[in-house]
Amino acid sequence: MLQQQQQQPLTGNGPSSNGRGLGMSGHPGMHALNSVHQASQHRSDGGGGGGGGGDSSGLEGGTENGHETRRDIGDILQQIMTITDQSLDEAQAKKHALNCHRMKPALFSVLCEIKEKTGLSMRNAQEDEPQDPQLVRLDNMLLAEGVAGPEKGGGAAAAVSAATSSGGMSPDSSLEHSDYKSKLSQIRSIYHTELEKYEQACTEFTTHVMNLLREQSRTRPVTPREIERMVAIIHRKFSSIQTQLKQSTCEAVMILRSRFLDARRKRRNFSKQATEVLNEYFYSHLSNPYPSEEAKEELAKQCGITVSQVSNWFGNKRIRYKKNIGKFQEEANLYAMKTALGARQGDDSPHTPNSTGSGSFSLSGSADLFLGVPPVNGEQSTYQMGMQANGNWHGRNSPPSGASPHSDHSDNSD
DNA sequence: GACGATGATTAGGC
DNA sequence: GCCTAATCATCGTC
Repeated sequence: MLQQQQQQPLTGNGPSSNGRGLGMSGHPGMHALNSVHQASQHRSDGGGGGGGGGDSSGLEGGTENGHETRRDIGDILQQIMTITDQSLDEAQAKKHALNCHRMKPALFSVLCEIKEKTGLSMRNAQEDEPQDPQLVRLDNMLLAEGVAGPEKGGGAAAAVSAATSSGGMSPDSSLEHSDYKSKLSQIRSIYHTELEKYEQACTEFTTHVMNLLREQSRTRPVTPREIERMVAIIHRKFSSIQTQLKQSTCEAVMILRSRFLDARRKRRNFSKQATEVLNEYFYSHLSNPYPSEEAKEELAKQCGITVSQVSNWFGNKRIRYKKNIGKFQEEANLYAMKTALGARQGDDSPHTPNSTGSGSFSLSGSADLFLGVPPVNGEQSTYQMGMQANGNWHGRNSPPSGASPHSDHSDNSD
């Protein structure tokens, strides 16, 4: 591509040996060339002339006639066009002569102008493209994940907090957090190293090309705008490579994240003590096992789990209890006796949630527990189990949100 | 590995 | 937003 452009000014107008250089009068640029001639005349008049080779002697007169002028320009163009057909030494000498020609700057600027008008203007419209939306998305994601931008643990912290707030995080999963963070840090490190490499390579290559173009600008028209355009092309190419890097990084982060979230999904049984606390509350409020928000918080605190885990537990417990009351009978008895014993001793069980300060709930009354004591004959009464015959819990056809356990006790009295 | 227990998730109802 | 019910997925025991 570069080569093509390098050759374009010399060969683009047709074979240099067929004399078409003179035929350029039909070319739109010839009007410009004529004006150049006039400009050069102006300059030579003011500059005192002289210094020109024999070729330019005819121009000294300046105002004599346009015919001679045209022939002079034609000669120069002819020389330029045939320069490639000559031997290296000849061409070198001719090049030097042309470079020293007093019309060279004017001719050069006109060639630049022609090139600008014919070539670049057509391409510019296509090149002004907006920023790639995909790249924007990737950038945003990398920023959100804490891979790009300043390192402050954003992504990792976000993922961890998201996981924690959803209620699945146990204290011993901190190992997973650090693992996640260290892996994310690795990804970040690799990403930045590669990005730096790309940027360095891009800068080096851009500098190289710019130097090359500047060098060539002595022998062919290379406008600053063309150099800019070339730099933009290089940047676009490198940008596409960077996009690939960003895409790969995003994929790596997504995989890491999904693994982390999968790990979070892993079920861990609650501690024995936690289950005891939850069961005690459940069986002591068997007529209305719907802990209020405060009660849930208190239970969560005591069990070392989250409120949503408490909710899940009670949800599961209610369903499973209702589905198979017989199976839970023994468990109910156990907790009934346990709590009844504690109540009789007037002493709070170590596992019993108390109501100190928060006023959340109390197990001082064991009325519900006795509802759970099975009949001697082994049959069970849904009423006794705290449930109505229709399968709903006693006094709770439609569970109100935020029902207080305290109100349970008023229900229990019946 | 089979199986029951159990915590988490999801859909649908209110 | 909380609930039930069904289901999934894992744990623990045999």
